[in-house]
Amino acid sequence: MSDKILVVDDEPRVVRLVSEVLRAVGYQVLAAASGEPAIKMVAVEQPDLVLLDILLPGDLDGYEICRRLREFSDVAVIMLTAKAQESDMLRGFDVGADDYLTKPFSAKELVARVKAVLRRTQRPEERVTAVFTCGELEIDFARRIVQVHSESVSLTRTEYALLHQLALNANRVMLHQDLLMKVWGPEYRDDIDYLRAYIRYLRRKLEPDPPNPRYILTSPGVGYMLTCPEGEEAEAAD
Amino acid sequence: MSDKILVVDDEPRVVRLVSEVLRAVGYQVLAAASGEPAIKMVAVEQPDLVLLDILLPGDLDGYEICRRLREFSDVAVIMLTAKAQESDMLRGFDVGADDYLTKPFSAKELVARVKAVLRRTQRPEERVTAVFTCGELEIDFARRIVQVHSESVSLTRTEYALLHQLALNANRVMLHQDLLMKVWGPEYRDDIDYLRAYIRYLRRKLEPDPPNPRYILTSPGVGYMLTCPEGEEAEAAD
DNA sequence: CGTTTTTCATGGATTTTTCAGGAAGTGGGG
DNA sequence: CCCCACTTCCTGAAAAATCCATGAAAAACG
Repeated sequence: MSDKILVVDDEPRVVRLVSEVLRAVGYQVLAAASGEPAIKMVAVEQPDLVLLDILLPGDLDGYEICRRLREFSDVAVIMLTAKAQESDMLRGFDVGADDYLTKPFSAKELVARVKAVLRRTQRPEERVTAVFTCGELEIDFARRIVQVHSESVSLTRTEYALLHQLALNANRVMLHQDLLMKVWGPEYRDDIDYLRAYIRYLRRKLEPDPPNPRYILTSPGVGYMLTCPEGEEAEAAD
Repeated sequence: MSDKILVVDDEPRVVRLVSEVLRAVGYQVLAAASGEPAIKMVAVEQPDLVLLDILLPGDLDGYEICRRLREFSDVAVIMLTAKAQESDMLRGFDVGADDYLTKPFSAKELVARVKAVLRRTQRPEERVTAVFTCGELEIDFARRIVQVHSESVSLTRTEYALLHQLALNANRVMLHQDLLMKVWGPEYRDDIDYLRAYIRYLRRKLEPDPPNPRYILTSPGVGYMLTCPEGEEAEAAD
C-alpha cells in the first residue's frame, strides 16, 4: 500500500503536520502550495488522492481546482478547510469532492477518511468491453464498430440496428415480425420488404459469399438467424 | 438516477423522514428496522447504498451489520448515528463504512454525501489521462491546451467542450444526442445544426485536410467519433 | 467592435423505401 | 410424373427521403 497523496495547502505548518501523519501510516506524500502547481502535479504524478485546502493564494481556490481536476482526472479529492458552513461543504461536494473535512480534525479521523475514500477508489474494476465475436465477425457494441477479418466495415444506421438485434439473439431464429418491430417500429410489423432489403445489404457487406450466407441464415417462412460456431460470444445486455 | 438505497433504523420517524428526502431527489428507498432483515435485504434486493444506524434492537448493532455485509457485498455504507465520539466514528470506518454522519444532520448534507459516495461507487468509467495524444493531435486536459504538430491551436469554449467530449470517448461513436446534451444541455438534444457547425469549426482548426477528416469521423445518421490509431492515447510523464 | 454563437439555405452524396423480375420450393390435380 | 397456381425468397434498380458539408449572415456576447 504505497498510495500517493498530494497535499495542497499554503501553510507550511499544516503541510508538514499532515505529511508526517500520512507518511507514518505508509503513504507517499507530495505537496503543493497553490492551484497551478497542484493541477500540474496531478497531471504529472497522478496521485491517488488529493487533500485540498480551500483558501489558497492565486487565482484558483480549492473549489475551482477541484472542478478543473474533474475535467481530466478521476482522482479522489478530500476538501480540507476551516470553513465549517454547510453551504461551503455542499459546494465542495458539488464540484466533485469525495469528502469534506473541517479543521481542526484529528490525525486519526484524517487517516480513517483517507483510507475509506482510497478503499473505494482503488477497488479493482473489471471493464467489460462488450464485444461480440462470431468467427471472423466482430461487433463492438460500445464503440458501434463492426469488423470482418479485422477490417472495419461501415454500416448505416438501419444496417447496424438490424445486425445488433440479430447479434443479441445469436443462434436463435428471430421472426420477421420481431425484427421489423424492433428495428423499424411496431407499425412496420408486416413490411417484410424492408427486412429483405437490409438482410441483403448486410450479407453484401459481411458475408464472404453473399449468395451462400454463413452468418445470417434464412429460416424460410419464419425469420433470420445469426449463427455462431460455438458458444463463443461475449455479450452485452440491452 | 434510480439508485436503490436501504435505510436501516428502528425509529419510524427517522426512516420516514430520510426516505422522503431521498425519494424527493429520485432515489428508490427500502427500509429495515433491525439487523437480520437488513442483511437479508442487501442480499436479495442488492441496493446501491445502505444508510445504517448504529444503535439497533436485536443482537446486531450497526458495526456488526457492516462487518457482515462486507463479507459478501461491496455495497456502499454510510453510518448514521447520534454517537459523536471520535472513537465511534473510527470504529465505523474500521468495519468498512464509506462515510459517517452524526445526527442531527441536514437533508442537504445527507443528499450531498449520498451522491458523493454513489458517484465513487458506481462510476468506474474509463480512465482519463492528463494528456491525450492522437497522432499529431495533443490535448492537455489539465491546462486546456490543444496542439497540432506541436503548434498551439486556440479553441473557443464550445469548441473545447465538444472536443473534450469526443476525446473522453475516443475510438467510440458518440451519438448526436449524447454530444448535444453534454455540450449544450439536455434541452438541445435535437438541435443538430449546432453540432454540425462546431464539428466544422473543429475540423477547420485541427484537420490537415478538413474535407477528408482524419481525426473527427462522421457516422452518418448516428454521430461522430474521434479516432486514434491505436490504444495510443495515454501519456503523462513519470 | 471583434469574437463567438446561433440560424438558415443549398447542392450533392448517402441512405431508405419501393417495385418488379426471376429462381426455388410446395402441394394439388391431372 | 408433370403441370400449374401459390408462396417465399433473392436480386437489381430506381424513386424518395434523409443527411451532411459548406457558405454565409444574423444575433448575442464581451
